[in-house]
Amino acid sequence: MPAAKLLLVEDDPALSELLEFRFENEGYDVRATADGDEALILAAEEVPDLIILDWMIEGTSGIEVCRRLRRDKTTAHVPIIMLTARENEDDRIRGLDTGADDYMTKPFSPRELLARVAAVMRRIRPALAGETIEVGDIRLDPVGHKVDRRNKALQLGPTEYRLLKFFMESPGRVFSRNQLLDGVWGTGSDIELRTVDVHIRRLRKAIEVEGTKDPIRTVRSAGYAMEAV
Amino acid sequence: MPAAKLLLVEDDPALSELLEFRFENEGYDVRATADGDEALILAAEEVPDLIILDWMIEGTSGIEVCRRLRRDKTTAHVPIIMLTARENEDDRIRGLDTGADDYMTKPFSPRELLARVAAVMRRIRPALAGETIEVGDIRLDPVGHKVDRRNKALQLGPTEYRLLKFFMESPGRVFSRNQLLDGVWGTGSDIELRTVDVHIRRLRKAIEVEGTKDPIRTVRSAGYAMEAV
DNA sequence: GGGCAATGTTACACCTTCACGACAATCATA
DNA sequence: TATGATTGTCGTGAAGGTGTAACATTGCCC
Repeated sequence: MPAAKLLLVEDDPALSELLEFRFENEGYDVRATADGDEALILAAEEVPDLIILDWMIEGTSGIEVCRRLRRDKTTAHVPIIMLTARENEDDRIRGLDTGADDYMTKPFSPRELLARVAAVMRRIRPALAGETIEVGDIRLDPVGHKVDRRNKALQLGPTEYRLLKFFMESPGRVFSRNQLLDGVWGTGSDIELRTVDVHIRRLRKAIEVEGTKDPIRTVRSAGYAMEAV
Repeated sequence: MPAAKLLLVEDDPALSELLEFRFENEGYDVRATADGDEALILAAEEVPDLIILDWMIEGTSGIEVCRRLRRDKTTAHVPIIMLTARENEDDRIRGLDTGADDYMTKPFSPRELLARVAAVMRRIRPALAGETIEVGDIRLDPVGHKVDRRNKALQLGPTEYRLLKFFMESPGRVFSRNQLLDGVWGTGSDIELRTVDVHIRRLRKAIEVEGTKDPIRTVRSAGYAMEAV
């Protein structure tokens, strides 16, 4: 099960360890580093779902890390929560200017940080927050890996499940085959474009229930989308 | 039910007594002391489930107590809520850096402290020590380390027991093999992923009772989950 | 309707994942 | 120390999932 990936950039070992523990306890997949340059490398290696970034860190400064993350296309969209020391208002202003989504001033309660992270997750990708998604008459429970339609349990293979989940996270949106390959199979997968068609077909068959319509729309020469039926 | 154990470290006798009363009233098992060194001894004697720690106490200072608790392996994981005087922001910074989980500034309402303690308890121990858990027809008594199904006592090995308990604390939830290793074997255990399969099989066999269905669901390429059958 | 490109469908060989049995090492206990 | 229970690892085979090509069908533009 793909847990939400967090990148924690904090150079106080005690705080870093505490937060890492708390977040892992909540089911997040956490990577931590104290160094700005290493943070950029980690973010490039495996794009996280959210970044928690301390402003005062060794190596490249927080503000610079933030700027570079925003410049790189693969990480430009990743939400950033920054941690600023005390009431340094200048930092906050520059931080938000640079592209941070939210900030917390030290000292903060870990509980509050957890809450904000959860809020961001719900906003960005509901499934990552463990919430069941509903599109039309189809319901997907990411925690239990279960899908049902009209209260009838569906049986999906792993790829079919991932594909359906990907669609349900952005209902109505059209995805090209390349976008689907990136999102479902992972960036850098070396797979024939047409293979997507086959999995679409398999998914369609798997979510077929007596008396329902096919929720997957083919958009000719563009890709596929899922509609609320 | 064997109550959750609280350690209260507070040197204002009036406040200490008030809190002790309130918490005992809520069913907690409270130990109180006004002295930092004694707190460390008490914590070592019997590891509490949560520590409420005033920052300004006699003997060893709050910050030092916190640090030592975190250093000792047996108490490193115990959540700490610290009580600080309103004005002293530096303390809060150092406190959270040192490893406290949460803080409350004096004066605070006892009701709010109770709420936070309850929240921490729910997070740390979903099946609070003593509460027998029931999932479907399986009943687990954590005090007596006993498990039965349809009133028939089951015989489990230690690992099978921990694994079952882990599942029963979050019924329906799918866990990856890595999550199971972390949760059941402990973080940093150096064990083959596939070993989990074997223990799943042993657990399945151990909880097999004539005329019942297997409550453990295999989720291909994701992990395992336990269902209420 | 003809021609063309895009998509639907099927079949199949290949690969991954999991259940199961066996076994040696370790631990607990008498 | 001896005995039995427990534990971690490996190999094997079966079940199921995956990617690809080949062929059928559909939609579109003229």
